[in-house]
Amino acid sequence: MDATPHVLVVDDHREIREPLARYLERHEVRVTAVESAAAARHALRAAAVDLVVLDIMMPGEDGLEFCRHLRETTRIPVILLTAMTEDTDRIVGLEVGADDYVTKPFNPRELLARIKAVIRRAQSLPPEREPVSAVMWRFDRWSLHTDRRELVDDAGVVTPLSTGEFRLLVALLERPGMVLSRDQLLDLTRGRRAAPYDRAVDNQVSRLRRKIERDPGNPELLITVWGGGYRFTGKVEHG
Amino acid sequence: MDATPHVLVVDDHREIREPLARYLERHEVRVTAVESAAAARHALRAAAVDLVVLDIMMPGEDGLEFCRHLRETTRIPVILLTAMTEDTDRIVGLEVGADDYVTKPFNPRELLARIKAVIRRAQSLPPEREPVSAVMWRFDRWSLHTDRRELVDDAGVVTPLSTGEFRLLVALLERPGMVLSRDQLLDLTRGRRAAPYDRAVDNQVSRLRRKIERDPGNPELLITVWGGGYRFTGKVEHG
DNA sequence: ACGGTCTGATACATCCTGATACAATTTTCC
DNA sequence: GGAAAATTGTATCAGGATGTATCAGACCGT
Repeated sequence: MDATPHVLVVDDHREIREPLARYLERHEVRVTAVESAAAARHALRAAAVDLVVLDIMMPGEDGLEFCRHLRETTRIPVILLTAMTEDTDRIVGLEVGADDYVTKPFNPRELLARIKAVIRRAQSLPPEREPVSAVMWRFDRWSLHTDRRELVDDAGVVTPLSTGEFRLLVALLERPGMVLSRDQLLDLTRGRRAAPYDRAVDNQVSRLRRKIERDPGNPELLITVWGGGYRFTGKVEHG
Repeated sequence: MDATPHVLVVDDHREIREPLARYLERHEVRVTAVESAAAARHALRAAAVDLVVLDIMMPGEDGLEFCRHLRETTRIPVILLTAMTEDTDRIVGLEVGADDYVTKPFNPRELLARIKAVIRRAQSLPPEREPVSAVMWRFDRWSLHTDRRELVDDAGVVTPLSTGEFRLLVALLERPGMVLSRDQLLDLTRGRRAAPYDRAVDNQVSRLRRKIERDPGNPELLITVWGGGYRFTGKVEHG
């Protein structure tokens, strides 16, 4: 993890979710807390989550079900919260692919320790390729090859992208038309939170524009929303 | 949300609606309170509402019916107020697409907490684009290209618009002929409430006139309604 | 006509963004 | 390892966008 880890807490009980979120926030963890699997799906699309803490018992879509879904579509580590202490539950949880589990009532310190442990472990893992992300994006006159991190224009001319430029572009392409704040973009590209007067995103935007825009002085793809952030306009295809 | 969230409260009981509105107002929430679904439809057209708090039991059009309508035509989050505590009601509410529900009698603090939670979640949400917004507007001798935020006249001359001018113009074009107060316009363009002696809108109107009117001194499109606000006259097409 | 209120225009202060230069950091290549 | 190159973050300045203050003139009810 570049900076502080970003943890998504999914629990339908507010009296558990919110104190836990506050506790983690106080200990160098960025937290997004939601109360349902449906909300968790949304949050995962809008932020760069490093780990999910998931209550196993929830109304609506079941925690285990959601955990299975996570495993099928992403490689984000999962820690399960389980109310019961029966072995059956533990076993089922780990079969579904969870990285760890904690039984309720739990000690927040212990959970924090496990979060750090799981993240540390996930970090030292082999860098498999993303299972979900598309191989290629198309927009304007460009094709973006995610495997090579290269832009290719209509004529076949290749423009290499740096890591930061690539992440920024992908974050934008995945959310066309949506206004993204500097804070969101920093989260999505660097996994950290914006400091006051943080101009890192502005700078990266400027650099990316120089590569993708016909006239970087009058951008047509990567548009500034004054006081709001940036947004990507233009038709985006991928496949 | 740029500034404070704007919540539309829909409840036919004044003794619930008005104290709730006052409570929310005291806690950094802009509130519009109405007593029927019909009034709510009207309010939604005149203001930039971020969330709807909706009583499920109302005479006339039913709350659930209205909730369904909201889901079909907008993406505004909804929190239902329900008098009963029976599970059937809760389930039906969430099936209709509500984001949360609160049972009466409710604690205003709790409702406020849920409002904030739902808005926070909705904010970090989807890449979908606005369902209403057209690609192009036409009025007078102008074409407004919403994707590029540019005005193009008959001769093809391009006039760029700033973010504020663009939002003001769109707010007006979406409500042709309707008188919009400064407060409404500020809500629609900046998502905030007018301070006493707030002349920000006047100023933005003045700037927009300089760009769209043939003779900004004698405006023909963006008309002043003395003591009322502004309104856009003239035929508007979009598609 | 008269005074208070509202609006238009201008000027200016403040905030936000783009660009550049340079420092810090990471990566690459010996 | 360590130096060179590339990448990224920070500082700074300039220009643009927006909000506030002010004054003059328009509008309204009396």
